Formats: sequence, structure tokens, C-alpha cells
Amino acid sequence: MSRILITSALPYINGIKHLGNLVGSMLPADVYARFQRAKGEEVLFLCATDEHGTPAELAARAAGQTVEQYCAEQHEIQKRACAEFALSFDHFGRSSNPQNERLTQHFAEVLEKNGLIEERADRQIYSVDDQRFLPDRYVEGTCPHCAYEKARGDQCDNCGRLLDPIDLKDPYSSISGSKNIEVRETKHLYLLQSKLQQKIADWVASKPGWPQLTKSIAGKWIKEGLQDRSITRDLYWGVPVEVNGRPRPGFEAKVFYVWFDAPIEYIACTEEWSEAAKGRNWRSWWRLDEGADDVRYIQFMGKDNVAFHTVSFPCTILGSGEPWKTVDALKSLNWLTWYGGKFSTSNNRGIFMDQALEILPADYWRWHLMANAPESDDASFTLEHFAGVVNKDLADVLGNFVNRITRFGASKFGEAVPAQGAYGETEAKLIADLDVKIAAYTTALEAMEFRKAFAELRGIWVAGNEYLQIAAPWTAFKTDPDRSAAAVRAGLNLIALFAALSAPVIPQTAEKMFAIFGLDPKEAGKWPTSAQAALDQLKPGRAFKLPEVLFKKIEEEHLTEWREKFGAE
RNA sequence: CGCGGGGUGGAGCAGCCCGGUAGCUCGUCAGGCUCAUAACCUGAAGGUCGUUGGUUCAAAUCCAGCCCCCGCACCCA
Repeated sequence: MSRILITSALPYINGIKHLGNLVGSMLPADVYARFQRAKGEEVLFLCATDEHGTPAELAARAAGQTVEQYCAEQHEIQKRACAEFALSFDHFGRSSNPQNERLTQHFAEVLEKNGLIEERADRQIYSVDDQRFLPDRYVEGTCPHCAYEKARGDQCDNCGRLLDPIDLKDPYSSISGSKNIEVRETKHLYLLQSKLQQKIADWVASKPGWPQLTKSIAGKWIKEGLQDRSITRDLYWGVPVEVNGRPRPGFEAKVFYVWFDAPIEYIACTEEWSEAAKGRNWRSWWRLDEGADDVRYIQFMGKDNVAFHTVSFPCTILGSGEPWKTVDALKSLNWLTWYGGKFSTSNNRGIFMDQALEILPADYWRWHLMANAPESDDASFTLEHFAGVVNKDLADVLGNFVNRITRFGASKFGEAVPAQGAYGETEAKLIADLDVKIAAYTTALEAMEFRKAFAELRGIWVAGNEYLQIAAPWTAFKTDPDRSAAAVRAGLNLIALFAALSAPVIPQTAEKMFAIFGLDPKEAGKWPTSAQAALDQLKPGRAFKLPEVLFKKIEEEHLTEWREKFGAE
């Protein structure tokens, strides 16, 4: 048994996440965590809300709440949505918790001690009426190039040019609309990443087996040369900038930049988890000098996050000079698009986690998202494709398999596993076939190649249907009831096998499948290694209950309704 | 302009890294079966792999140019 630390990229606090966010990090991480647990590994699976920054402040204001209230509320909402999606976090933390505050300040302190932090002066736009410095995109004005009147401080949407907000004519705050704008000088702390160039390059080079996407993104940043970056912001909501427990002079109204403290929450979250129960030691997961050297650490994230996890966060950790655990394997996913366009939280485009569950149970979504995960390229989510996949894979192939064999068995031999008959050549071929397929499936999951893995799993389900077609217990029953009974016994055992194999991706359904036989998911859910053993798992005579239909089909009328509801084109 | 990803039968993808006459799922058509959620099983039709040129006995797979799509780049997250 080994120890595996798994983290998912932290969902930002401003509102419930859409399906693209879900499949980008949290869901694949969950599938992988469940798989590793089933194999008997000691898994610590963590996630948290990323709460600091301007958007949280603005969203809170829009909601008429203090940012503390807003975040507390949104955290609970996201936590519940994740639970309903059966995301099996061992802990779901908050980047605004004191553990993270302490740790963030600790890292800043040691980085400064190591000569990697310095103060620099910047000129930024200040909105007097908003009483705040404005991030570039919150400043609008007239474009100095094309005279477009609603150019943003970062870029003009009309002529496409990149802008410096200081160059805008007649600038105003897009938060309040106020034109009372000044350019003020302000001090910030800079993390001298340029000094860590070699260290990071060596570190990345020491990581073999990173996926193509990951390597190319990290390689690009390193090749271009690491830039020093500002790690503080003029904001209220964040980790205060302190020195020796007191506000740093000149930084009283500043906090650490959200991207500096957010990844540190991976560690702080472990501390939160550790404090939540006795006998847990977070340091043994993170400190190489306190036992973490046997930990395998795997991070899941969308491609937008890769640079931060391969370069920025490692700068923080390696720059500290302290023996912290760094990531071993990193799975990055591309975007899921909504009919080819962007899922958008701000424009409310696409389907969000809570809405999805109002329509269908989690497993429908989990299966479709994982079996069609955006691994090699961006993938387009459409309701039509979703319906097709659900109907075919879940209802017709798996659901119908469970239904047909239980109903046939019950009608001919009663609601118990028949004892008569012996397995023969047909079963031997099935077992040989399954062994190959299970091995391929396991390998793909281990490699985090999810599309491939679930194509294999689907193939395993199909093998069940093929077997029934060949064994044809309904025909055999007329001439050789014992043969028929053996086939039913094999078919029923396949249900338990399929449940164990499917549990990482469709856990709620797997539980229903185990429940047919009154099996304990913990015990029966152990990762199958031998098809032979699996087909003898259910003892003859064991009672079973006729299950409800596992998956309902999505009808055209549902689609029509949902297209309307979600504004699908 | 720069960077990253992509362009393979009607749709969605794999193959390309380690070149040898194209694979999977859906859809379509035909057949089988009748236990089952009009489901399952089998078979068939359909592509020469964006484009131009090059390397090679041989290229979807290597090289060069071009075209098109998506994303990123500052900021935000």
C-alpha cells in the first residue's frame, strides 16, 4: 500500500461551478481517488474554495453582503453541490481559513529571508469614489488608438489592441462608473522568480512522464524566462501582509495576491483536515523530513492553471528552501465548451452543477463528462450528445444488462442465485476476455487516460451482453435448465463485477447494483483482479432483489425542454 | 505579431512520438435473437486522413510553406 495525495484545482468562490469546471479538475480527481481507494491505497483527496480577490469583493457587494458572509455562504453552497455530485473529498477547505493565512505569511517570510522578495513601486489607476485601486479590466475609457469609447484598460474590444490603462482617455471605473480617477504610486512586494529560473527548470526536467500539454505549457514559460511578479494587491479581502506578526509598513491596506495564497491552501487544507480529527498528521503528507517521502502527489487542473502549478507555485515552495513535497504527476484537461462556445459564469451560459442535478442524478453527468473528457483537445458539450451517450451507454448497455439478467433469472429460478449447473467453455472464454479487458481498463485508469479507460469499461459492459447472447439461457432453459442456471449465475455475478469496476465513475449506481445482492460496497467494491474469482463471488442461493431501472432514457421532449431552459443553440 | 491545441467516413474521437495501404463510439442499412428500458447480438455501406510541395521503396504518420478553427497572451481567475 502506498500513500497518494490528490488535489483538485480550487474552485473560485464566486458562484456555483459549471460542468466545464467540474470536468476540468474536481471530477477526474474524484474518479482517480475512488479508483486508488478501491485498489487499497491510502488516499488523501483534498479540495477547497479559493476565496480571495477582487471578484469575490465585487460579488459580495452585488449580493449586498460583507465579503466574509458572502464567502461563508458560497462555500457552503459549493460544498453541498460537490457532495451531491458524489465528489469524495476527504476535506473541503477554505483558502480564507487561518491555517492558510499563517502558512502564506510563513512562505512570504522565508522567501524574503532568502532574498527572493523585494518592494517595488508601481503606478496604478485609483478610483477615489470606489476607494480602491482598479485592476486593469475594471477601468474603461476611450481607446487612444481608435477612439472607441468603451475600451477596457487591458484591451480595446473594438480595435483589439493591448492597452495600458494609464493611456486611456476619459477613464472611468467600470465598478461604479465614477470618473474621479487618479494615477497613484503604490508599493508592492515582488517575488523574484527570475532568480529561480534554473531551479525551476531543473525541477521540471526531473519530472518525467508529464503529459504533453503540461510539458509544453511549463516549457514555454521557462523558455521565455521567468518574470518577477507582484504578489500583493491593494485590496481588503485577502491574507494581510505582515512582518513579525505586525502589518508591514506601507502595506497596511494591502493583501497577498490571491494567486500567491491559493495554492498554499493545498497545504493549509491538509492542516485543516488534520485538525478535524485525532490521529491525523498533515506534516507527514507534506514535509519530506517528516515522512512525506513515500507520498505520491497528483494534481488535477484545467489547462489555464498549469503554468501556476508547474512554475509559480513551485517557485514559492522551492524558493522557501524548506523540504516541502512537490507534485509528482499532474493531469491537465482542456476546456469543455458549451455548443462550441464558452461556458461562462458571468454570462450564465451553460449548465451549472446545481441545475444539472435538478434534471438528472449525478451519475448521468459523471459518466458522460468522464467518458468524453476534454483530454486531447477542447470538447464540445451538447445536450444532444449527452442524451445519446446516456441512452446508449448507461440505459441500453449497462442498465438493460442488469435488468434483463435479473428479470430472466427471477422468473425462471426465483430471486436467488441459482446453484445448478457448472461453468463451461462459454464462461471460460468470457473470463479470458474479461481478464484482458479489465487489465486494459486498469492500466488506462492508472495512467489517468479517462476517455480510453471508459471506452474500455463500456467494452466490458458490452462483453456482458455478448455473453448473454451466446449463452442464451432463455433457449438453454428449454432443453438444459442446469446450463441455463449456470449462465444466470454468471450473469448475476457480472453485475457485482461491473459495479466494482464502475464505482469510480458512477458510484451511486454502483451502490444500487451492490444493493441488489445486499453486498457491502466497501467489501465488494475492492478492485477486481481476477474475472474467475469475480464470477464465483456470489454464493449459490444468495437472495437478490429485482432492481428498479438503473437509468431512464432521455426523451426528445426532455431535450426540447432543456434546450429552452439552458438556451442551447 | 507571439505561444499552445486542433483540422481523419454524416457527428464525436483514436491512430501520428517508434513511417508500411485507416480504427472506435454514435448514426444509417441489412440480418439474428426474443430474457430485457422497441433493448441486445452479428454483418454491411460510407473516409485516402485541411492544403501545397519535399524526404522515402513506402506517409494520416517525418520535413517545409500555406489556409482554416479554438484557446492563451495584459488583467482577472
